[in-house]
Amino acid sequence: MLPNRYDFREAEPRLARFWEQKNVYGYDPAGPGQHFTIDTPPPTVSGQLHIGHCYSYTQADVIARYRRMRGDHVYYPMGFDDNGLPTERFVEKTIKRKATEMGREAFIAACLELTQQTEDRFEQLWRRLSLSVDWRYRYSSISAEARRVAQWSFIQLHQQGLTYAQLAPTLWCPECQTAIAQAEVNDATLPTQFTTLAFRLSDGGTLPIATTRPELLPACVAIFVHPADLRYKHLPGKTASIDSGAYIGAAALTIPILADESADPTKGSGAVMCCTFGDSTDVRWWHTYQLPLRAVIGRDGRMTELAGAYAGLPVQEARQRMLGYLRDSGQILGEETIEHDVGTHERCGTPVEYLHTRQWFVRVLDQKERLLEAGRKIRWHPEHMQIRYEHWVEHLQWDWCISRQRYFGVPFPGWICRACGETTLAKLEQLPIDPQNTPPPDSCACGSSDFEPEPDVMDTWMTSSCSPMIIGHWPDDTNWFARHFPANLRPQAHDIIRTWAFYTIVKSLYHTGEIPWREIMISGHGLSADRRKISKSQVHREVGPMEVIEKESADALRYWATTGRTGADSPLSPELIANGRRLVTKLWNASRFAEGRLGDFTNETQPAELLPADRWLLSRLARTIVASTTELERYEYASSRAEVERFFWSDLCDNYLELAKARLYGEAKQERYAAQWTLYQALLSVLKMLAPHLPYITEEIYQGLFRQWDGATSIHLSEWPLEHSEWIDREAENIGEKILELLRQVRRYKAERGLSVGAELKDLHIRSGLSPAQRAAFEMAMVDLKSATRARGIVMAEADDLALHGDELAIEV
RNA sequence: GGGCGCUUAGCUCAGUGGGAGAGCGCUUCGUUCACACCGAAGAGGCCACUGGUUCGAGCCCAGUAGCGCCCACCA
Repeated sequence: MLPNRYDFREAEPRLARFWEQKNVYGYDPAGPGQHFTIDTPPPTVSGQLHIGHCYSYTQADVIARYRRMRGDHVYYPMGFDDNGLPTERFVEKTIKRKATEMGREAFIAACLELTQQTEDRFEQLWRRLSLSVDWRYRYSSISAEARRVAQWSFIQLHQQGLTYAQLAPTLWCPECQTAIAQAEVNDATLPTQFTTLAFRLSDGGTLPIATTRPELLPACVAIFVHPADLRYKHLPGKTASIDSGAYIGAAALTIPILADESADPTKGSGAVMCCTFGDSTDVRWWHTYQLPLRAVIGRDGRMTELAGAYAGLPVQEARQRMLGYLRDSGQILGEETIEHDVGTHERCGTPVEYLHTRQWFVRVLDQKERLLEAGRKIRWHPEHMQIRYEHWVEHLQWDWCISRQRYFGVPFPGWICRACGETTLAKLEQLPIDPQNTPPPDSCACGSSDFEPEPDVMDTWMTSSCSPMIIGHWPDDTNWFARHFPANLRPQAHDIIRTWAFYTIVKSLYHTGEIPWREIMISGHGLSADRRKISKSQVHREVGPMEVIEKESADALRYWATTGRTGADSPLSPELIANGRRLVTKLWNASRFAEGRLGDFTNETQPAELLPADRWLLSRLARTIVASTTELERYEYASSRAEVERFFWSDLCDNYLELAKARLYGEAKQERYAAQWTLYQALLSVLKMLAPHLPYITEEIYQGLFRQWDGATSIHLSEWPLEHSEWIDREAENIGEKILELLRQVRRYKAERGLSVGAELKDLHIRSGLSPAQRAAFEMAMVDLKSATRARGIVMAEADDLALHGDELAIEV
């Protein structure tokens, strides 16, 4: 017996245990038929999971559950991305100690311990939210298996000539003190001092040059003007100088003036400093014109010895001191404050620099066409998200920098020969290894065996971009790999198209020549109620997902998470969560009613004769099943659910149950059975179609009521409703519409008189323009019409026979 | 500067060529034996703006404006 009230606080944890015990989400690799592999996003272990995570992960889970009910063997593993900068910063913050203070080994040990604990908590939340993951396949990007894959990937790429180490200007975060990739740079608009400096020309004239980075003066190696700029046509080939107060033993530095098309006459004064390095144009000029290197900023973001008097100062302070000197020495022509876009490190917000360092790169710039083509072979949902990928690839300017001067990451599996500088790589059998404590397998090709281990670790994306290969057990289990690669689906959010999606496509293409997944479903962000990204919102940082689940139920939270258009952002909405709870309650109550009326139901065969209301509801149901299924096939989970909700709330509850109530309570066995059977089909189908969204309430009702007839261990292993095109019946829908119209008129009549909906009516006269066949159908529906209208008698009146007496009601249909 | 998305009822949003919709909120009514976490009846929109295509446009095309996101060599 279903109890009067559904207590989610008791039921949800109980059902979660039930699923675990029955291994409901267990993946059977040997199962017959179709398999469906989901390349799950491993969440970054860098703090707590928030509501935004629940938003996108629920969306993927709906698809996983749907595929499972369609009969697929769903391989739905879960990973955690638990190395790299974000994790390091998280650990440093939690244990309140800096990696640099602790030493490499102690810090790594602390990372391993804390990430393990955190991941266990993550898993608990995911289970409570009811992600239908098979947890036996949980992986972590710092695990031995993942390190082995990442290192082997690097070695393979290196052998194919797709990686290279290079001493060159690279994007650098002075706060994190590591190289970073182009994808990790975000723009930030900051107020900046925009200063016009007075350079002295050798003929005694003045050359104005505007800059936002006066502290780079000691690194100024050239001045550029546009070759067609009439103001400066005479200058290329000459020199200019300025006294920055920085140089030891010299009053000023003499700088050559060059001409280049990239100098924009409309910006600043039209003449521009080229410093090593202020921006990527500087880097390009430096390459093109073979300019000298004057590195005035060190790895720690402080000025180097080359900055003379400013050595040791942080960039900002050096800038102020420099400006002070320039003002005092009368070398400033103008100053203003402008809003200025600056590239910053996405992890810490620090403005990035370009530092000349040795880094490893993966080639992407010379492979753009292949990468674009791969993107086009993948089906993107929604489609327009593919454009973001295309633009990112088209606009790439740097090869992928994969080395990081950090601690907690996958080490480069190699050793640098001290004699010749070449790198010797490890062998597959050795992996994973840490070259710090393992010697190289052979001596160097040059004959030397004097090595130093590669000092760096890899960008964490170098590992996570292997996720389809990690879950595909590459390279060791070729059988498994063949069956799980490419994956069917990659679900992920739109902010990491340029990183995770892009890098995964790179890896897949380079290693296998194939796309990593056939389809990609891009989710939006769950935003805080103030429409900000939750990770950045103060308001919702305190509202943890577990808190919401305990207060509102996991089903209700999932309801909110799957309400928007695929790919759209949605602010956290108490109203939608409340709607979810209302739906849960309504499902419960409707099912309790059904339980009471299905006492003698047998589910044996379709009744010989269905009444008009039955045929109408079944036709509506069949259309709802088609619509709901079609929407899910195109990954529009929200409109899929909206179809079902509309059918359930309006057609089934508000209308059909009212019509069929008398029969369901009545004695006439055949009529009752027809209604029971219809109700059974409709409610069971509704529950199944809502099961991917609301796994708890639907399971509770299934176990308590429907399992006795439907027979699956769990609703989540039951069969998705069949499309039943034979139920679609236009004529039945027409009759149904007429019946509903009549019902509406009766309801309005009662509402206008303040009568209760259940108030009895004496006689109901219906005047109709019905065909004989429709009239016959109406006659058949009399029992239901009386039930819903509470009319004692219903008369099908002739055209002009509408005289009324007392509370008789005449209605035209 | 470029791209993408959005702009529909007070709020949140669905609606890709023919009837302008849902939920919440609002008004009025109704304790009917599944459900007051309910039901019924209502009020409320020149579908951002301007042109165009079409027999017909919220929907297609061109442009304008505002908002959001992404990207850009950020002197």
